Amino acid sequence: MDAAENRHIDSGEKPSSAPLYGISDVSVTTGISAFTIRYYDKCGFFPNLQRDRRGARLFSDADLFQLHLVEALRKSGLSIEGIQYFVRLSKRGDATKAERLRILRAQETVLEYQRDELDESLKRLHSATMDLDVAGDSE
Amino acid sequence: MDAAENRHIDSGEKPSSAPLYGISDVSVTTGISAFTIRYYDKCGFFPNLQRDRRGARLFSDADLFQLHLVEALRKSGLSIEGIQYFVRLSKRGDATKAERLRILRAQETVLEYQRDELDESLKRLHSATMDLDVAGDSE
DNA sequence: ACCACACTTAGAGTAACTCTAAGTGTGTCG
DNA sequence: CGACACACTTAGAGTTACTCTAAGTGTGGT
Repeated sequence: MDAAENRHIDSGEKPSSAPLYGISDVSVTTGISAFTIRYYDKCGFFPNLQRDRRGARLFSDADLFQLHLVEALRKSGLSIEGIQYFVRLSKRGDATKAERLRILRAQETVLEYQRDELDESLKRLHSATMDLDVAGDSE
Repeated sequence: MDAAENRHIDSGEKPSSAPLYGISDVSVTTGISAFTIRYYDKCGFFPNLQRDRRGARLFSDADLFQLHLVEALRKSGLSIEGIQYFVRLSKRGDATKAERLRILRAQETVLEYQRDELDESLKRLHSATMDLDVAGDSE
C-alpha cells in the first residue's frame, strides 16, 4: 500500500552530505505508520522538513531524531497539544531551554513510573498464566 | 465526586467470611476510575459481581483479581472485544484452559516487548535531556 | 421527612489515530 | 509520446476506549 515509495530519493540527489529518507523508509525503520507520520507533520512536529519537487517529504537525520523524541513523549502520555507547545519552545531557541528541560525531565519520570506499572502487570499476567497452567495439569 | 460512596458496606454486612468492596474503594485502591470500572462491568468483565439492595456493585477479592487481569490485558494492547472473548472462554470452564493459556502467554510476550520499547524511549528521552542540559551549560 | 449522595441508563464528547476518497503529479516502460 | 503505477495532497468519516453529563431513582443517616 505504502511500500517502496521513494526508491529514487537516495539514488542521485546529493550522495555527498546529508542523507534524506522518504516517508515509507521512515515508516519501516521506526515502525510508525505513514498515516501517523503525516499526521504528526500536520501537527507541526517537523518545522524544517524538506520536500522534493513532487512535494514528497524528505526526512533528515535531525527529523528522524525529532520523530523518535515525539514518540517517546507520546509514550509518556504527553498530549499532541503538549508536544506542540514543546516544539514551539524549541523554535524560540536557547531562552526556552530551562522550560524544555523541565518538560523532558517530568516525562522521563512518567516513563519510569509506567515502566514499573508495566512490570507489575507483567508479573500479574505471569502469575495468572501460572495459575491456569498448574490448574490445567490434571487434564 | 465519586469518593466515600460506600462507607457502610464493610461495616455490618457479613464481617465473617468474604470481604466485599464498594466501587469507590476499588477505584481508589486500583487507580482505575469508577467510570471505567462501570464501563468494564457493562462489557461483561465481572460475570459474578454481586449487588447490595440498592443495586450498588459489591466487589469480591476474585472480582478484584479479575480487574487487575483486565488491566494487564488492556495494557498489553488486547482490545475490549478480545477480553470479552477471554471472559467467555473462562465461563465455559476447563475445556478452554489451553486456549486461555495461549492468549495469556501471547499477551505476556507483548508486554515484554512493550517494556523493552519503553526502556528504549526512556533512554532516548534521557539522552535528549542530557543534550539540552549540556548545551545549556554555557548560559 | 429530608437531604446528601451513589446508583442507574442513555447518550454526547474527546484524543489520537486510522483510513478512504477524489484528485494531482512524476518517473518509467514500451 | 502515452499509458501506467504509485505516492502525494486535502478533507473528512470512522474507530477505540474511555470520560463525562444529564436526568431520574433509591437508601441511609439526622
